[in-house]
Amino acid sequence: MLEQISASKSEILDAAAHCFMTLGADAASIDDIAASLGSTKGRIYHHFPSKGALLAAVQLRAARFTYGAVQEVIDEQLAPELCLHRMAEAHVLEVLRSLPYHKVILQTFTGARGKTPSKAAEEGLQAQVRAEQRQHTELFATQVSRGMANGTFAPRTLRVTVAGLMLTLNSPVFWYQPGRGDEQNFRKAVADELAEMALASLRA
Amino acid sequence: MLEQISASKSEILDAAAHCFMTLGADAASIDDIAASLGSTKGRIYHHFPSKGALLAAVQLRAARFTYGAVQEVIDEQLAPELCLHRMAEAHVLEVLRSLPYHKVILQTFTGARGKTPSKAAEEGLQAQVRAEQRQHTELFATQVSRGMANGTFAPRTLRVTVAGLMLTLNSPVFWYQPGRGDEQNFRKAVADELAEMALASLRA
DNA sequence: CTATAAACAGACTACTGAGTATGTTTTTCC
DNA sequence: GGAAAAACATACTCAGTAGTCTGTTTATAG
Repeated sequence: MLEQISASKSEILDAAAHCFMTLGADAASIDDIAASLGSTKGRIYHHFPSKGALLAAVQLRAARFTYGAVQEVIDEQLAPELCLHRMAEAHVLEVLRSLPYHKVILQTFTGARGKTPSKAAEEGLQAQVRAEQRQHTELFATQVSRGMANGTFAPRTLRVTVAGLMLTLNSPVFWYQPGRGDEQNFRKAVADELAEMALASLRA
Repeated sequence: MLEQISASKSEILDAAAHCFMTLGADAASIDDIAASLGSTKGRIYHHFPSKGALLAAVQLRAARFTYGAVQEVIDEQLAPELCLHRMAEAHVLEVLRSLPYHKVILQTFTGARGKTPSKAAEEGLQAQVRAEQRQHTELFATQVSRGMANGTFAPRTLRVTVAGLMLTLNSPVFWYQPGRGDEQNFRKAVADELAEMALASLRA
């Protein structure tokens, strides 16, 4: 489960995420990633069997980043509204921290199944990625569901509501660009505003 | 401005949007699009100078679809809240109607600038696409701004708020799949729920 | 110190897909 | 009906890239 990742492998994943982000997951070649590491293809293909597997590994890491961050702050004792607020803030902050990874998620979340019959092994990886993503949104869905039954949230279609909620929390992926001064405070402010918006969209 | 589009050209755009949606904008080849038309490359390259230009044309049409639909229902006399609700509903309905086009927008809205120095002519098209998209979101930004000054909406960072708003309204792009019975009613219901959520996320 | 395996580098192959150049058909217009 | 142009089809070129194969270095263990 824990998938011990070597330092070199982790470094490759970072570089891959960065290249996928800047060039696009399709346009970025293995050579590009290798070059950004000061290495060659050999290194990458020694650790990953194919480009698809590398991409899946990046996506998997992205899902686990947010899942871990959110799962840490969950407190079932709290009212759904308060619990969700903490979860939302944690999610946004994590997205801002590991931005490249989540930009990759976006690029491959468009429902565009590639035309290559996908070696079956890769199909399995993609399934695992989707499973862990689903597991993550389920954390939110549970609280939203509680809040609806509770009466604090407006009664709406759960799937539609949660989808909209997650989209709002992931919105920085579209516009956020690091490198402006006062990073830490700005991130806090954004996380707070988005959490507020997300919560407000649910209230009855 | 109106860009008179011939019937054949329009047919190509539809097929391109559909292929880009199902296969991904990068993975879909010109031959794929031609095949889905029962034609060959020749037809496409007769109407469009390059794949980039074709892609840009699809994106441009997507922007104009929503812009036209939203602009029609705007009534400056109305209170910002009511006006925005109408706009939101119109936007969602139009997205559901011309879904393939908007899925393409998504795939290319990830901030992934391709590495090709982009023939300058294409750079211009991309700029125009961004301009018309901006023009469209500006319609919403205006009303949100009015509502904030008004006091009916919570005072927040305008850019962050509007970005989140548009994301919510575009969320069906991620999960909606046509072909279920009772299409018309289902669309109305989705549009209504999303408009409600979007408005609720703004209120003070 | 040596053997063995892991961690790479570098050159090569095979294929895909964008773009072109030219030929062929259909329409348009006088 | 005939010329000119538009609307395609077909066959080709050529650059880029995923994946492979073999060699070379570096760690690791005995």
